[in-house]
Amino acid sequence: MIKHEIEEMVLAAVRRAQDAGALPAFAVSDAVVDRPQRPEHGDYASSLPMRLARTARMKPLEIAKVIASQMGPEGDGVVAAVEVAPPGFINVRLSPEWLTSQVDAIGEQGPAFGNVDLGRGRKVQVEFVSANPVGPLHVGNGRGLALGDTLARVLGAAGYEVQREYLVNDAGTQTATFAATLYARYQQLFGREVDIPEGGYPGEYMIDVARELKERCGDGLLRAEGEPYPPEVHDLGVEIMLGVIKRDLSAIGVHYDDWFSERSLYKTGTYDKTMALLRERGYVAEREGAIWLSSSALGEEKDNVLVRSTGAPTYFASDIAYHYDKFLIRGFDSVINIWGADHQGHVPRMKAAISALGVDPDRLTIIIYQLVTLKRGEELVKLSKRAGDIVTLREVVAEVGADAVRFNFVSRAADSHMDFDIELAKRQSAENPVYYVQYAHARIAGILTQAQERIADFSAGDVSLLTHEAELALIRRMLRLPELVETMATTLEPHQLPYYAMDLATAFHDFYEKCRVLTDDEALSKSRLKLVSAAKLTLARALGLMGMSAPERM
RNA sequence: GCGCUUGUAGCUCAGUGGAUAGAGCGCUACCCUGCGGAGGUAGAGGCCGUGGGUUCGAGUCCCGCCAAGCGCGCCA
Repeated sequence: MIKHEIEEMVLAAVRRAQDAGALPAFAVSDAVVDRPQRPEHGDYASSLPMRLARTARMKPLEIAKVIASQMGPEGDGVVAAVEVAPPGFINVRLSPEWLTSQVDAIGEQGPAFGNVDLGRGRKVQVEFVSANPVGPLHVGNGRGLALGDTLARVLGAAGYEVQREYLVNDAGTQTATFAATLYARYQQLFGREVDIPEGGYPGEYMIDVARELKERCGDGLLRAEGEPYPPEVHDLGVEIMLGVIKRDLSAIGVHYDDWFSERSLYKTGTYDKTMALLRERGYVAEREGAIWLSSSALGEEKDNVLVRSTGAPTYFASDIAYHYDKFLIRGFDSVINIWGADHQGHVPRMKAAISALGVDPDRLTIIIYQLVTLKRGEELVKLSKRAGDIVTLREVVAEVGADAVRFNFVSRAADSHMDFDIELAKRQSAENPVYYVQYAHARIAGILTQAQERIADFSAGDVSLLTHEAELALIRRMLRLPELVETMATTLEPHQLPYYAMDLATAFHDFYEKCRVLTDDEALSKSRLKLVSAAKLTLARALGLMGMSAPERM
């Protein structure tokens, strides 16, 4: 990657300067290279001299001059100029020849352009959303979906072996309440006068689930009035609900590699093994009739209950067993859990539990995203399955479109407290920036289709004919993609991707206005066809990393 | 009360300690005999919540204050 090459050049220049006695001897590990905001400052800039000023006891500008003098263009054809600017920047400008040669390089990489080898095949799991199977996905889940799926795609591009997982909470009290509600609705379908249980799920969708249950089983699940529901109500209900969730997921284009049943932890003995390990390592204590994890021995404020005095394990115990499975059975090198901010309190004790298992807690990363505040115009919409007022993800996707929903959610940093105005989203669906990016892709597709009639084969196009400033600007923009993938995979923050896609589309539209691709000049046409093909690839890749379509026509 | 997160343009939000703080939407004025106008050009609009501190340099780091969201269960 060119950025790393520049960094190496700066560091090598520092070492040469030190060998020559022009700089005092000290270790430098970071060249502090970034992309300047203004084009007149070059393609890359290092602010290292300012950082060295104190230790070197020299003026930053002097240091910059010394370093720059050691890294002048050496005929490698990559760097056109190295300039020094006050108060102590080293600005590096890439040569047009090298830039244009990258058009061919991108073309050769094809759909793999943008990939980097940061992960080296390490196994990483991304678990996200994992909403309890007690209702359809709501709009808020969309944020976790967009974040998790995009992150998984980015990590894949960064060379990790990625698995997307959905944990199905089918063992807790929530699905039990769900089943009780479902049984009430089911009985109502047979004319029985039964109330929705206290704390149940009054949403209308439960009637649909009950109808499906009736279709499948007829009256076979009815028990005498007042008797508890048979276990099939729970299991079939969860199954039906999962079907609904999978339908919602496919509407927004998210596919999981694995659906992990919480209940399986108890069937396969993983839960027992986990408790045995915790006991063996001395982190389990019994008191007040319950079994506790000695979290306070691991720096936590207090201990946490693993098994209630009733004998039933807590969600926390389940979750520890679940992570035992992830790390000690399935052997993921690292695990990323994406949780809503309402789970933030759970983070420290989960980390402590990982330590208690003897697993390095750094192998577990928990990303907390702030909850979405839903609005209809000025009016706040309260999301609550219990209250029955839910705005489903599915209905918003149907109104606004999956690509626009994804683009909107991905572009927000996980920490931002975002407002999602349903009215605004609907109104802006036609003016969404996503179409700006897709339009650029479709425009190129149009040009390529038209070119086929005249210039079927442009593989011999000479990229050195690309000398217009707009052409070079477009190439520069394309070259940022691998850098961005690397950054996103390191910080685990994919929200820059939509902004990059916008910038890339802008660079293309600007080129399109200033340079005509298909002209009487066949040689130039061929080289520009190469350029727009590369731009099309890059746009498609950026869109693809966000799980969005790259349409040939719109 | 304690903890986590946030406060940047009218709205929704970007902004890896660096050079003159940006985008989309909205608003104003322009640009179609041209490969797709879902496009382009120009403009208005900012004490970056607030008060201190660290630094050669702070929207960015630290502390106080104000405000908002979330969390502090033998719920999940």
